[in-house]
Amino acid sequence: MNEQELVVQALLPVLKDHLDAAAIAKLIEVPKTSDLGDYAFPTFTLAKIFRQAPQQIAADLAPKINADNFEKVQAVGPYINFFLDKAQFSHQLLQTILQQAEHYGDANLGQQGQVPIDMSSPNIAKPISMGHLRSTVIGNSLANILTKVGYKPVKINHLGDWGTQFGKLIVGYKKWGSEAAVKADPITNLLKYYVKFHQEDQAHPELDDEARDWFVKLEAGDDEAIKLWTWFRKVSLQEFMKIYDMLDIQFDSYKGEAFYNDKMAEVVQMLEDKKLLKKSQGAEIVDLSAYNLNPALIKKSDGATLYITRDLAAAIYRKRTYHFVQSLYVVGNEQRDHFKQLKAVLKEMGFDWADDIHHIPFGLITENGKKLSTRQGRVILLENVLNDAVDLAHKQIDAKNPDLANKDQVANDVGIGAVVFHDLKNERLNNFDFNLEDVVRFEGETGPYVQYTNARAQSILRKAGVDLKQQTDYTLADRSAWDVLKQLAEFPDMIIRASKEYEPSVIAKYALRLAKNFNKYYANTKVLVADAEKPARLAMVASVSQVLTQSLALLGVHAPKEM
RNA sequence: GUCUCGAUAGCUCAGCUGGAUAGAGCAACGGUCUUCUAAACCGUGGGCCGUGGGUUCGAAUCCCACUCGAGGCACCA
Repeated sequence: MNEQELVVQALLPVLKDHLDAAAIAKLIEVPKTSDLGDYAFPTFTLAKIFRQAPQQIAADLAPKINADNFEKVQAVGPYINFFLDKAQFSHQLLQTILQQAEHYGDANLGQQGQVPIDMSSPNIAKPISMGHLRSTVIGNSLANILTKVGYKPVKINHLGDWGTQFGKLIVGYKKWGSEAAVKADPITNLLKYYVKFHQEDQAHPELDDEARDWFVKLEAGDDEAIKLWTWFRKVSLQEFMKIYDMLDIQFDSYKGEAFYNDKMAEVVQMLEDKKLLKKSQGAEIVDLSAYNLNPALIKKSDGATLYITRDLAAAIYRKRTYHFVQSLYVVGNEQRDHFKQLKAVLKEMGFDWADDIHHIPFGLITENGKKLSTRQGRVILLENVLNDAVDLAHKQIDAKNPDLANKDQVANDVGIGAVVFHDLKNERLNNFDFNLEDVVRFEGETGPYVQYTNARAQSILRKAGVDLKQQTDYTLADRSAWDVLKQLAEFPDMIIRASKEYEPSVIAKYALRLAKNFNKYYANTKVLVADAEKPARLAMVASVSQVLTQSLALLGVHAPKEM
């Protein structure tokens, strides 16, 4: 029986004439601070029935409640506060966590259903920016969280490896580039050509015609065009892999836009068969006015297909391939309408699984309040940010723990952990203005703070020299440990909530709160003192480390044992 | 113009399904390393929760209007 149920059962006998168990459960709340108890029952709603002041009702009812299962039951103002039995609670909780270890908090909401996650998806020949980082780390964390609750995620890197920009790129390369330069530093130089193209085409509009011609050649399978495209794609992907390795993120599929080139004709045919296509201003559209949306542009007036056509093909391909129970797209909030359109067209096509498609939007990263633009060369390169963070972590280690073993590994874990955690700690939809100092901060509400807390816990366990598995009694009635214990018990609920809201920040916030409570605890309480509760204290330290490590892992952040 | 998202301390943000004095971190100031790593802990100051209405016993939280900011609004993705 969970703790809240105990409270309901205690209240039921004195309230059964007025409220049933479900109604009582709905009213129960958790007080802000634990000196007001662990659960509280507000008496406001009873005021009308009893025609008495809520304070009076609370004072009258409290003594009538059977408090056997509690430390105490007490009326405070208009509330009846319940205090849990700390000894019993701590014993059960710590035993559970130590037994279940990394499986503590597992759930089976997903029943092994597959969930493709469209994430990261950088564009070939362009650098991975801070914006891609968001999609990448949010997608990766959601994959971890969904796995924890019983789904089978499929991480798909839907590479931007097709489109008119390749025409521009080929023109730029042929005019200003060289094989040697691309080989030496592929992305930097390819980006240079692309940016230069957009500068030059202001004054020389004929460049746009050349670019269009090259893209037409590419689509037609022209040897030179294909050769260049294949080469650009290969060297770009190699560069991307460096970053994914740094982040320790792996994908299950790299099927990008080009993969769907030969799958769009079928989609167009299906739309025609279902009589959904209409001519409008020379283009083929699906009218979505019934959904209060702009029409979906399936074919341009020149006959070429568009973004949404490709995404329709991809959605259908994923349904056929993975038989998904949900299909997620971790893509910026500015594409909200696009995904509404995508779902609407699929609905019109008669696919009821359109409802299982979820756009997971996230806020924009700006610099000085302005949107970044690759075309203008205004980008924040993720690789630089990660390298800066790792360098800074190195300096910290040299200053604070110069004798540490595995310095390089720890510097990586900490530096990259800081960047990833910073991205995940706030609600997805918040915009954030990029500020390097903020991103690589190691103090306060940061990833390294959580990592450090865990390292300290590990340090205590190393020095304890006790085998926790030999132990049977985990009773810890110490008041100062109470907030930590209660919070450890919340972990499973946090995972469920994060999975339902597709919100990694729930886990990040939880980890910060747990770290803070634990820091406070061990700053004031000596763990390694030989007394009756020492084994239980160590069990709690081990549990905290277990849960912090798990939380960080769900976010895709490593937890070094020393730092 | 229209739709979406947002507005809480100097800055960055929490505040779960409305409930007990609105909380953190950073920044500022002041304490704590012969004792489990000071990437930590403790303390001080700082807020008509954008504005105006409404619903409710009770609103930062729900509803309406307005102001301001960001983003989207068919032949880019």
